[in-house]
Amino acid sequence: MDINKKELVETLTRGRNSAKKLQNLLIQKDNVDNLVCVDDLVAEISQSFYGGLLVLNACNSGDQMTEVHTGKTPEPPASKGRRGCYKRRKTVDSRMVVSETIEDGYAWRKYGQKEILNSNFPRCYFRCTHKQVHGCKALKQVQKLEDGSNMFHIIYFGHHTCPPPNNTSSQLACTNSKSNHNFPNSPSTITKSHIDPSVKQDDLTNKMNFNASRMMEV
DNA sequence: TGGATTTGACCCAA
DNA sequence: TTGGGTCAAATCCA
Repeated sequence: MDINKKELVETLTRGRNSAKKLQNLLIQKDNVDNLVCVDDLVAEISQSFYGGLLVLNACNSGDQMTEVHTGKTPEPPASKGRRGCYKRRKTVDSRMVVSETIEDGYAWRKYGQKEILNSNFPRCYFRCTHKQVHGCKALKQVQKLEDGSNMFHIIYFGHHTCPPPNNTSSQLACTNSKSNHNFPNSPSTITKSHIDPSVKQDDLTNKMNFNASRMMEV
């Protein structure tokens, strides 16, 4: 089974690379009429392959989540002199994760959300809640996969310098309520309401068993 | 009232 | 020029 999986991964990888090559070739063409549709299609194929690969990697890991280390070195923090003045963070010291849930036990504070081009789902930006207290520089990007798998593509930047969550059970307990002060390490974590504004805060009880697959759905 | 979220504006890199 | 990442004022909520 492992061999088949490996072959599948290789096949998908070739498909994704081919789609990218085709996309590059199409861009060089002057025929603009069909370029848009074909280009969109190729981009969709490429994204589907990519999502499939991520899911497969998640299965291969034997865990709910999988991590892909980029192996790049950290970058100095951006200067924040005034609003919007920053150095764009590149894929430095990042870990890519695909998971059915966006929760990881840490306390995250949402600081932005953007509509991404050619993507049906917005990308949400989170930083560690303890940034002020512990100077924790951990960042997190969350975006739903577009392959219909109801999984989430999560990218972590940097590492937590704040105390880690106590244990799994406490993670679950505190994960679903931002007002749970019994767990100082995790005063708030990501909930559906972070991404779906239609969810009200008084629905915290439902968050205990909150299914992340419904998140980001409009 | 204080902390968290929303959202439009701003700026940088490609 | 534009998409993406971040800021910060406004707003929400316990």
